[in-house]
Amino acid sequence: AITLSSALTAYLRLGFVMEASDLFDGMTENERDGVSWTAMISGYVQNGLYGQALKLFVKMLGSSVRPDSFTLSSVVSACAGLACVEIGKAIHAQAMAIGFQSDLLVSSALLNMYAKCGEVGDSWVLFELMRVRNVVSWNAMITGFAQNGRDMDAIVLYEKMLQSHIKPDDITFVGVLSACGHERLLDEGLRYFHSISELHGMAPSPDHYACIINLLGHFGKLEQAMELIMSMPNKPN
RNA sequence: UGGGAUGAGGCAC
Repeated sequence: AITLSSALTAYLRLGFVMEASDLFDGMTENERDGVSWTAMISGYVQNGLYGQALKLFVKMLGSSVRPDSFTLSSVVSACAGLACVEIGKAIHAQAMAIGFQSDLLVSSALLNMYAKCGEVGDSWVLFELMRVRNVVSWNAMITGFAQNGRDMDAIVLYEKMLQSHIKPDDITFVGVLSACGHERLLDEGLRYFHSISELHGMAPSPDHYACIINLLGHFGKLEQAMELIMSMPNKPN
C-alpha cells in the first residue's frame, strides 16, 4: 500500500492526474488507506480539479476509511478553489461535529475558504477563536484581508504578528507588500521590502520585487523600477 | 521522506 501511495503521489506531483486516478481506481479496498485517499483528493486540489476532489471525498465518506485533518483541510481548500461557501459551510459543520473544532490545519483552511468566498469577517471570527496559531494561520488572515481590500487591516495584523513573535515568511511579505500596493503606500512598501533582509535576514523573492516594481511604476518612477530590476540577484521572471 | 492547510504583480477575456 505504501508503494502504491508513493507512486500515486509521484504522479500527482508531476501533474499526471489521469495516471494517478487510474492507479487509484485499480487499488483494492485494502490498499486504499487514509493516506492514499487523501493523496488523491489533495492531488486533485493541487491540480485545480476541485470538483473531482469533492466527488472523491463523498466516495471516501462511503468507504470504511475516515477523513482526518489532512483530508479535511484539502477538501476545504477545494471549496476555496471553487469559491463555494455553501459546501464549505457544510464541511465546516461536519468537521466541528467530528472533533476538529480546534485543529490548526482545518481552521487555517476554513479561514482561507471564507476569505476566498468574500466572507473575511467570518475568517476573522475563526482566527480570533483559534487557540493555536502558526505562520500559516497568520498568513491566511493577512492575505485574506489583502484580497478583500482590507489592506490596512492586513498591515495592522502583520504588525501584531511581529509583536506576537511569530516569524514571518515569504508568503507573509507577499501579503503585506500587495496590501501596500493596493493602497499605493510606496514608502511603507519600501520599508517592509527592506526589512525582509535587514530585519528578518531573508532574501526578497522575485514576487517581493514584483510588488515593489509595481508600486514604483504606479508612481511613475520608472528609472527606479528599472534599477531595481537590474539589481535583482536572481534573473527577473 | 507514502498524504496535508496560507501566495503577488501584469496581460488577455
